[in-house]
Amino acid sequence: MSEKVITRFAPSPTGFMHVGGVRTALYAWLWARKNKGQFILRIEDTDKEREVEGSIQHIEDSLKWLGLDWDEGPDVGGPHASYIQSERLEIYKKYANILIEKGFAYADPYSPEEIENFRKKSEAEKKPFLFREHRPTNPPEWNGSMPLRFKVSELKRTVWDDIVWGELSAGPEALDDFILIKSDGYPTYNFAHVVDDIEMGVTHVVRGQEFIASTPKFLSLYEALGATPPLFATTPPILGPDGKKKLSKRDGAKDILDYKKEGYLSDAMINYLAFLGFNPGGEKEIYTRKELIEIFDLSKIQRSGAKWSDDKLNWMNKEHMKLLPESEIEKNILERLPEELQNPKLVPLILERISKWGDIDEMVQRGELDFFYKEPEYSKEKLQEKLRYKNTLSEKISENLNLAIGALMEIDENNFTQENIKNTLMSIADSLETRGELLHPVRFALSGLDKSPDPFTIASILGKNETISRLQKAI
RNA sequence: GGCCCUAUCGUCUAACGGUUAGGACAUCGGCUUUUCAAGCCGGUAAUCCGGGUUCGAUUCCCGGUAGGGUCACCA
Repeated sequence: MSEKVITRFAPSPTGFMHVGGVRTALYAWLWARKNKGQFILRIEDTDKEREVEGSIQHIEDSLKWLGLDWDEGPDVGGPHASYIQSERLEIYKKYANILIEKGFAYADPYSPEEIENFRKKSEAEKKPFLFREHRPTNPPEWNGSMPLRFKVSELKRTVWDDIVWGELSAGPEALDDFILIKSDGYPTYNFAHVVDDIEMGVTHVVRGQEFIASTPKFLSLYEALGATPPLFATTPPILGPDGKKKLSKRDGAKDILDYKKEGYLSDAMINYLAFLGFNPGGEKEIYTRKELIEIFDLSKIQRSGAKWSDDKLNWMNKEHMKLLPESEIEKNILERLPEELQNPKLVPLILERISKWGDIDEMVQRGELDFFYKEPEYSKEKLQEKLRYKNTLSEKISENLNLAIGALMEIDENNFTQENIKNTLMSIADSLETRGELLHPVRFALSGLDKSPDPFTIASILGKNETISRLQKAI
């Protein structure tokens, strides 16, 4: 038996990847990488009704953005190809025949309507529906046109171990004659994933807690096939804004690639997702991809659900932005800026005002940066109002602005730096009753905005001529 | 309804049965030489309830309450 850890992510191609699915993939990937094992991508497309075109590409794109690389999968192949279930029908048929031979499977002769009636009856009696209570005494031979069902042989209590939840158990009512192969010839999830996990040698299955209830069925199938089941690690749900129900599309569960579009860093997304339902202990929260692999541990996954928080994600994204090399930051910021604002001097100033690259688009849209390349426009009234800082008369401030201009003139054009401007203006401001009566009008004259960066930084970016010209205009 | 599971600040979470129950986000306040942002410092804030076991329960057991999952020819 191989010691090698093999995990898999097995989504069905029914639309975009949401954060819950991504986190499951992340945990499986982290575990494989930590143990220097294999990570498999497998597509579970056995429900042709629900399949959405383009989903496989979308899943691959999402995983690629996040940097969750797979060793075996639909595109790269591998020793157990194909990794798309609809292309593995022969394999499921082979296993189905083994079960039939062993007496663990039989054809289901009932029509969907008959089954529906059984179900309704159980519901009316407030009992769980169990097909095995209607098991036909003389089932016909299976010819592929009827569903093939698993035959539970031993009604017992099932006890198993979950890496996250510890010992779990369920009574015999959790066991039933579930469908292995549907009447359309495709296997059900219950059957196909077990066969594939056996075939592919999967050692650890990471998946959501919605599968706990059916785990006894899976285990009975493993037993019937004489196979050793993998280890299970069950993840808790990611909760929506109400903190109760699972995060759904309606609550704003987004396509993971939307976060890419909004300018989130994939490293931050991974860090955030990993910590939503997992914690290694200790107080460190910002982890690089490499560190995450080192400290990840399936047994430290949380048992209860966690609410999604954009606030924390934004904070974490900013922390990761700060970790980036300067050149990388500059590149990302400049490429979001229109031509007129492609000025490297703006980079630090923008960086401290955003938590993701997409915030830049909004700053630009709101025109918050316009004054850097064109003279601010403001009404006389607004100017008057702004100039009247702490009850100081506007005439007095005009006087102060003149002082500022005079002093700034003295600075050499080549030394018109943020620091020199600051020293110059501050020495004047200190001689006044309040510093604000100089600094505030100067800042407003330069930006024309109620809120803006400090006047020294603005002036140094605008340059000496433009700065003085704007101050004169204000007077 | 049956079965299974969960429960620490508003949120994410830490705490061999012994801690002033810790950290982070958010929030509030202060500082940072005008506003904004960033940064720094500080504050408010939690063991669901009731029983047990124990010298001592956030921690172990039982019950309650609340919440979640599941009971498909979906995964």
